[in-house]
Amino acid sequence: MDEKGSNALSLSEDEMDLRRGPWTVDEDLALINYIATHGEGRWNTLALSAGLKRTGKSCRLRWLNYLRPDVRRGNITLEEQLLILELHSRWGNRWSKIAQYLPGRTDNEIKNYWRTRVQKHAKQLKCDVNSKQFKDTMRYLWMPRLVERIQAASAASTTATIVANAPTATVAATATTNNAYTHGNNNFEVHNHNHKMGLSPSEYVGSQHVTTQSYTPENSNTAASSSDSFGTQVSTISDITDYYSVPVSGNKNNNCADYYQPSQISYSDCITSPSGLFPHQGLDFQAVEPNNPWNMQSGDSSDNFWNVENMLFLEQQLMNDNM
DNA sequence: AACACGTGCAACCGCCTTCGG
DNA sequence: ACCGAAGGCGGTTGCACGTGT
Repeated sequence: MDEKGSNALSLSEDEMDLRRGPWTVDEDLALINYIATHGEGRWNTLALSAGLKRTGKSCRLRWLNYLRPDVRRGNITLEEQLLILELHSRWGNRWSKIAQYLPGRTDNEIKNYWRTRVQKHAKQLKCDVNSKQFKDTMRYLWMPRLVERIQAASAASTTATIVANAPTATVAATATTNNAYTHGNNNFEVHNHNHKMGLSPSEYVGSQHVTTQSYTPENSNTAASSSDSFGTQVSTISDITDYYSVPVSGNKNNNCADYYQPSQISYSDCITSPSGLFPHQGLDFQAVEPNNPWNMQSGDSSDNFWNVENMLFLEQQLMNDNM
């Protein structure tokens, strides 16, 4: 029901004195308390019953995007960035669908991320975000570099863990409360070479070591069950890791031999989340690499790096296209 | 210190789909 | 089958905040 429809109660918004704009703490509490008692659904009725002078739609949005206990806040991680890029390349602006694969992230958040970060880079590169050049840049440069960064951070965290656990240091000691996850002896393995991109959201969810955050009922079971079987789970990110390669010297000509394959690791083995996939390690990519040039939240210095390399890549792209 | 500008994000808008009578 | 209510979704806007000058 749109805003007009929500006036069902046949009163105009003025007559109902409906509020707009930012929510107050009292409104938030009223909504939270009401839903805690009565559950979600029937948003217009809910708004009235809860004594909120808001449209049902507004209540729904506030709840889903902000108040829901499993909403994850904070920066989009490298893994999430990679996943967003990958899923967007497949589905376009299907934000809600993409959001299904990022537990705790809302479609609104992902949409905002895309518009503010990704489109910004496209703009800086003076190309359309939907252009072949930009897509290729993402595909052959940006995403592989994200993969590299993730791997690097993973390796760094593993090293840190080894040091922390010395002298008994078996790397497998990283498996704490989370799961049976191990790196072996730093010999990263690709658990799954099938480029299986048709995973269900639950499989995606299950492929991530999310253990410290709240869950929606529909994903909590999956997450819980998968956390014990990490190594055998289909590793979505590893699929992506496996899938993307980095062009050597920025030369792309669709010949696999010209691409360097990143060291093959299980993506799920290195995936993390801001809310603490490796809480015992306190790993935070942005903390580990504050100047990470591929960290799109890291400011102008990253933009410079990004621009130089991508401009070269784009030029190469254009040259190839003209041949 | 004051202003301008850019950025990020919460919230809104309007269209489309689904549901139920 | 039809119709209105409700929900869902993608696009857009407006504002708070940070940064640069």
